[in-house]
Amino acid sequence: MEDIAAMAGVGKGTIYEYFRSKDDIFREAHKQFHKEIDKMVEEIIERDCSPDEKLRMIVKESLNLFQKRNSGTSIISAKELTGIIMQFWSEGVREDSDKLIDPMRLKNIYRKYRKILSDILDDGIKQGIFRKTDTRLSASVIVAILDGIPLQRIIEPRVFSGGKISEVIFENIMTGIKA
Amino acid sequence: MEDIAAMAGVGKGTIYEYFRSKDDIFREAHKQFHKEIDKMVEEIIERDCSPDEKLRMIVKESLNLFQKRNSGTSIISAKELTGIIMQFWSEGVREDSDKLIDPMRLKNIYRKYRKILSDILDDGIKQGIFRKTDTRLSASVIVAILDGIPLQRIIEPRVFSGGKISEVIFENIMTGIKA
Amino acid sequence: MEDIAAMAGVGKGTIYEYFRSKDDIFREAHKQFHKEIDKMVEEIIERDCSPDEKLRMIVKESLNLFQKRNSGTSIISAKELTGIIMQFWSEGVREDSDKLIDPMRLKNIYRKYRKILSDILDDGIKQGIFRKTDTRLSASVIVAILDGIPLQRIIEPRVFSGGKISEVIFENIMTGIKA
Amino acid sequence: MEDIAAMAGVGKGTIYEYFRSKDDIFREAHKQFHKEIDKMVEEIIERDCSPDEKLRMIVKESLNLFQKRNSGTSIISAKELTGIIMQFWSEGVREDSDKLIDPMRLKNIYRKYRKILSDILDDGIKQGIFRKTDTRLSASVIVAILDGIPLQRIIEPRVFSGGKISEVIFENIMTGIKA
DNA sequence: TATGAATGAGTCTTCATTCAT
DNA sequence: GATGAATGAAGACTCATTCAT
Repeated sequence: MEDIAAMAGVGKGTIYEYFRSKDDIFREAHKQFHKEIDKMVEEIIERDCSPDEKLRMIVKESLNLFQKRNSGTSIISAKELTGIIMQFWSEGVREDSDKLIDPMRLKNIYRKYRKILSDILDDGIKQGIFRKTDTRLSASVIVAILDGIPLQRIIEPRVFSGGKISEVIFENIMTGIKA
Repeated sequence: MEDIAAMAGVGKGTIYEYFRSKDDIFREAHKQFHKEIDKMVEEIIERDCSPDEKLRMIVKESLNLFQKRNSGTSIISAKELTGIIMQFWSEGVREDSDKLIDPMRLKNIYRKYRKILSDILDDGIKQGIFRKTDTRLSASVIVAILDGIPLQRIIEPRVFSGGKISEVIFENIMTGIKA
Repeated sequence: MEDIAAMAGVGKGTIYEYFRSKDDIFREAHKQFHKEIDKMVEEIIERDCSPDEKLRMIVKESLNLFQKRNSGTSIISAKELTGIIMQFWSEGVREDSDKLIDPMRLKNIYRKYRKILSDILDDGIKQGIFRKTDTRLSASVIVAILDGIPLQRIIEPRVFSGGKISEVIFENIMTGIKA
Repeated sequence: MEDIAAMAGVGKGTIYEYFRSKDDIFREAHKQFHKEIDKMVEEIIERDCSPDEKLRMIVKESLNLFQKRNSGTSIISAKELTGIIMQFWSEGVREDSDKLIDPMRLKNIYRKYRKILSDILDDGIKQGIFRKTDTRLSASVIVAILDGIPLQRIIEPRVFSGGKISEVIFENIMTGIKA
């Protein structure tokens, strides 16, 4: 709490004027992070463009969200952010009595993302752009990729250097690897 | 430590006969978990079967590893295991001076898995089973899926119920979603 | 630490606002004790009086320092203080890697006291008050007496009761026992 | 206890076959140390020589006792021994309920040494070798010197190097510093 | 409203002691 | 008799939280 207060440039006690507890800060940060994602995703799905284009944009911007913290104003690095998000997951999954994050929250968040993606996929199938698959599970796979890639990128940034990672990922999702 | 001792059915002090510190337990658990994965993967790549078959087996068994803890002897649930693994990631990514997990360890682990998968992919391309792609990045995408799916499964097990999830994931990886 | 906190009338954690560790308290107490001695000694050597008079005063006040803790405000007894000082010695002499007290500190402290006393002796010799001796070793013997007497006094106060102990000791130092 | 067992070349549990507790070892070591002194002192007072000669021998051998541990067979250094003896003192002086060393023991020990020395002094006075003093307090001063010098010697051995320290100390005790 | 000194519950770790072999 | 694996009481220290100013 002392570190947080110092970073925020306020006194230790002041934090408690705005947050009930440290856990509350954690929860609020979690909410904030997903608000950013939501804003980004909504902005994309409202665009007037093809389903595959929407998918490409979501892949691209999702990966950017984990990264762009390097900006001048931000006080935490991409590495730190990824670590925090993993703690979000780790805590959201705990079975303790004193759950830091409401499991229902996480459940709803992932339902929403899957729904958004499966809607795009369904739309694409209707338009003949995507082939018929279990869109719900395919959406899950896409979400998994968007969760899993940032982890690897933090561990070894070089592998994912160059601006076209998201393009390759998108292509992979699109065409699979089959000959 | 008191809880761990109680679970292990020993006294608090006894743990320190076998582990230097709490962090040491954490590290050892990490090592143990990856030893299991390694054993599984190695067993598969040595089999005499086609690259796509190997890929299918790895996908299947990886997802099983996160799950099978429900067995009678195990004292932790799949949920708990997943939470712990996320802590592994979370800790492995930290920049603190007192790193719980050596970042190089995580780096090497992920390198190894990517190498194993890209070798399979290269082999498949040579055999004309897979189409030519950036096998390194494709391997990354597969790893991401195998990391990301268990998280979602913990949060909402029903979506992934039924024994054929891994088949669908495998199929997704193979053919993509393009029409 | 709990006991110390209770004696100080504060909470356990409060101590750590003022001292880094328990060892730090120990070191600080050591410093404080010698600061008191230093003050006393300096006050005496600056006085305008003969070397033998200075010596008498130092003997008298040194023995008082170990004793006067019985005053109303003090929370530790002379007995406890002596025990603590012996721990100072005991610790200062240890060869462990984690020295509680810097051996150099003790060395400098004793050098200083010997120097002060041998200066007084040298001065007295020059004035013809003291006979020519190895003043450095004689100073050591005086220091030894001032260290050793308090120990015996704690163990058996009666032997040293009466206000004139220091006078007798001073006389012993001065004239020895020879006929 | 593990260290002690290792030094003794026995198992940890074996110690408890011979000592009730760690404190018991401490007490026994204390007893042992003073048995050595006693033996030395008795051997000297039974000699057929003058009181001043006896005093000289006691001074010499007392200082040797703290030092001679450097011998090949001994497992502890002079430094360590001095530290331990200070702990003896420190503990013997404590007022805690669980006194490690019986205060009466220390009291008797010091009484005995003072008695032995004052007897020698009384004898010397009778023989006209020593001048008339308060022999009890003079004995105390001699004991103080024999306690205090080893401490200084540990802290700074060089000051006391050369074999004739005890001679100088003896001379100091005998003739004092007065001109 | 903002603060940070004070707090003590909680945590890891040590180590003297026990006891089954 | 000898052993050392097991033990848990005790202890130093941390840190989220409170509250008087």
